[in-house]
Amino acid sequence: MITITLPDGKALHLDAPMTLADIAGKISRDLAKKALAADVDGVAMDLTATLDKDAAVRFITPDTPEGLDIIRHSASHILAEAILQLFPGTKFAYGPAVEDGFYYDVDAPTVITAEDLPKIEKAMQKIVKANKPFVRHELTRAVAEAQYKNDEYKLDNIARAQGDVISFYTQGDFSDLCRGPHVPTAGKVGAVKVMSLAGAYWHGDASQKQLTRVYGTAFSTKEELDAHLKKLEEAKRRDHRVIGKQMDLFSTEPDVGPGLILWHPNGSMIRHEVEAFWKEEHIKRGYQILYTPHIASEAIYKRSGHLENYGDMMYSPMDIDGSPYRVKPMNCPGHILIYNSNVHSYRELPFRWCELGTVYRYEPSGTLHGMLRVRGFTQDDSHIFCTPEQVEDEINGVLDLMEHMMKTFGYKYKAFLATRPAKSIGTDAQWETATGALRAVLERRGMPYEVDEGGGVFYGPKIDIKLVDALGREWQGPTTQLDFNLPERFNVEYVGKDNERHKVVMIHRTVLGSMERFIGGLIEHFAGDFPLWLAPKQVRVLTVTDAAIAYGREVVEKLRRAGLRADLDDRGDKIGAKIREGELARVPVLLILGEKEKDTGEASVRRRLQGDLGSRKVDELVLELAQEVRERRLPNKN
RNA sequence: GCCAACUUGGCUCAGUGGUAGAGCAGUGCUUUCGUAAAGCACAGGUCCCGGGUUCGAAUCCCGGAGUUGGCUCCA
Repeated sequence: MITITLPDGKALHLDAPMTLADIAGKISRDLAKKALAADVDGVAMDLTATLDKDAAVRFITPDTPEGLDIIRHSASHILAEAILQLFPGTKFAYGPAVEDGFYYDVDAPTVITAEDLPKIEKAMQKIVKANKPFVRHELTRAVAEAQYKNDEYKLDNIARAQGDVISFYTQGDFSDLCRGPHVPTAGKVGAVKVMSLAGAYWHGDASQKQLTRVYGTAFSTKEELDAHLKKLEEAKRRDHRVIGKQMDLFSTEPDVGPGLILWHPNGSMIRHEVEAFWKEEHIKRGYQILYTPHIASEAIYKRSGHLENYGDMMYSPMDIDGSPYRVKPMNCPGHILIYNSNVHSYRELPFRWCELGTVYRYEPSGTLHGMLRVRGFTQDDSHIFCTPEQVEDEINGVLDLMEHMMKTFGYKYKAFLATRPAKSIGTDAQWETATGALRAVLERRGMPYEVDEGGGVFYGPKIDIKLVDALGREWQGPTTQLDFNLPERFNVEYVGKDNERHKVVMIHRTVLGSMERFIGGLIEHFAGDFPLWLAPKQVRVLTVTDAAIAYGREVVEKLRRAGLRADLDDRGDKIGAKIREGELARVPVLLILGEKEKDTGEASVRRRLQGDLGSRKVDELVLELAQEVRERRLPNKN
């Protein structure tokens, strides 16, 4: 509810959003215009546009997501005006509001560089300050086409617009084809910031011309903008690449090659714990663990169709005794050959076979990103071979396992049901039953999901889980896919009750995605403060003076015997310095030992994110910590 | 792969044409101290690589590699 005091002193109460029709019943149109003209806090947007005609007037406040979008979309027009001032002759392709701001794709006569960004930002601020109105006008298609005959982008946009009348918005010297709505005047865009430059293809098509994309963000107030920038700063501190260096978790080395992760001892320990948990949980759920070779004769990838369909992402063949071999890009063919090494009865199914399978794929150099997008990665892969009747239960089991994993790690995720793509194999009936089965399970479990229309793989539909990184970017993580292709190509069959051979249904799935991406995400999720069971170093024992060293060794020994990863800091530094180092290394438990503790068999406990917790009997503490690890407890606070 | 930027000791970063710098980390010595940095000293660099311009290049130009932000594509 917004209350506006009108120029005549009356109060006008508005619910947002609201249409002209709504107002019409309450006040005169003339009065409405006055209300809108009055610069009342909370009054929104697109006023000039709609009062000229009889379309709906919408009152949208800046503190709603819709209002923020309008502010940002208007800011993109202001960005365009600023660029036009500084780079006359620039053509403008497309400039929408996005998640955290807005951008404009431009085709400038000279290259826009990072050094230009502050200038552009200044120009934008000037435009905002000038507070000129956004004015809507309409042209017929023919007039619009004539007016923009030299601008291929606008012509294209006009061609894509619907109807015979095309709306334009003008503020200052800049006019742009646009559906609106916009803020009434540029001043309503309170605070703008030009963020960065990037390349982007026209229509997102790599074969089209590459445009310059200028990113910015806008908020209705400077305070909100500052808060947003601060959040970005904090996100940078969570970046797994930054923490990975601080905690000495992993690296890539140019001499090894880009996108190939070297797991340092600390990172390897985290991975070891994740893998141990993963194996334990799989065995509990009736899975069997497989190992298959890292290279294989090319013949298998011809048969699987990978060479044909994924040839671009496979590494070049190597010659072994005159035959071409390939590094494996997928684990499935190996698993299938294991299946096919025997005749199987329906009585044996389902087989739940899993492998922590390392695969290598050629990912374009520009797409590599820390541990989240790499060229060699270990999938927590599994292939379930089952009968059609078993599909739903098996999918359900997979989702159950996946949810259990995510819960254990305290991870939030988003589920997507990806349906049949344009290029695909299989019959309509096959796709319908398969997609239906996936949907049914999602609904049976009450899992929220979005539909990714046409996002399936050519061989079947899938359920994708996306992990979110510190900056809110989504990364494809766990996936469950039905496959109509490989059972055909490899003749993967079982003998049914009827003594006839039937094709198995094959489910590909991961519940973490890959070790690299999952652990990279985990680093950001915990900001390096891992739960005790995952922490590479769990306990560090710090001596106050040399007199406590012998006792310290004893305590470390006790911790280690209880299975805890403990070490001793017995250097001659002051205790404050040792604590500082332990905290910076993000060791979850620091035990401080001095004369006092030595005599009583205690330790002064300091826990990460909690601080000094006072003294405890060492024997009790060791049991408690071991228990916390066994339960894979999440930290209290995160 | 495409567009743009960046690359200086282990790390974070100064240094814009005239003999390579700081802090932290490391090593040695001193210090034995109670909850986030003790002191002194020492050591450490093909300024990413290759070519060019120049009397002279970390610095300017060209090519390559790697990284970063996006695009396209993907676990």
